[in-house]
Amino acid sequence: MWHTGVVERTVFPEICCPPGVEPTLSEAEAESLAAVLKAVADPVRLRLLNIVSQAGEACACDLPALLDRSQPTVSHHLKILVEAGMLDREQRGKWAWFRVRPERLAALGEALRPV
Amino acid sequence: MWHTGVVERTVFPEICCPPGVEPTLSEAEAESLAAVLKAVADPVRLRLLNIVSQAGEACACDLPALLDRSQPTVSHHLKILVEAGMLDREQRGKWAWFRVRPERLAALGEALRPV
DNA sequence: AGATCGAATCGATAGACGTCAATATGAAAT
DNA sequence: ATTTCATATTGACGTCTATCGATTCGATCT
Repeated sequence: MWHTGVVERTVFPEICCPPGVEPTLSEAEAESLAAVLKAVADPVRLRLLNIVSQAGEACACDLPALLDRSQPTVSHHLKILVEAGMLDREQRGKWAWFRVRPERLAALGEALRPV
Repeated sequence: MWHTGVVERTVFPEICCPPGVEPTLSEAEAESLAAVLKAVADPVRLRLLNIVSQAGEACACDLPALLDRSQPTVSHHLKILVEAGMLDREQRGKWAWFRVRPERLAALGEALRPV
């Protein structure tokens, strides 16, 4: 009798799982990218970026009316965007003016590419 | 005395604010874009996308170990990514396999450009 | 049908988030 | 100095989110 001792598999070996690929995104990188994305992933903050970007610059005084949110709420969202590096703040007299940082916005889009 | 009746301003009129620009991003658009961004704005889900993208496809069975998260937690994140349209799910026998939808990822980057 | 095993759902919990009223801060004008 | 006005901060509240143990669902194999 030939072929003794060889295991007979019923139908198929039910292999799982082939790949074994190394991630290219470290846990720390994922954490920091997620932090920036979270800063942008809010409807009010997206509209904020849109308004400031369209206007070139915007005074904080106009934003509560445009966004239909209270002044503290808008101030809160502005702070988050500034801290995330998406907006620049400049004091002029008693008013605060904001501009978007286009290179940071572009960098966000780029960071998504090789995810 | 020439120039009578003209209002003398102290120094400057303190104008605020010039722009008056119309937003190009509607409230509804901001809402839906934010929803997709929120789906991606999480460190575990970013690594998930990265792993699946690198491997071409991935079996759910491998992911809890790779991510150091429980099976229910990984299942939860996978569901969020599938519902956001970032992952496709395919059942093969008892196993669930996932692939990224590159066009959806690219679209996300694009949506950020004209914000 | 019954057993097995991978994956989804349920239930609970701790922490983060968006919102606003009230108050504090800061800068310019009086 | 005092007043005024724009913005930031604080405190509180309700909602959402990530996580996991326990359970259920579904598909395959015996």
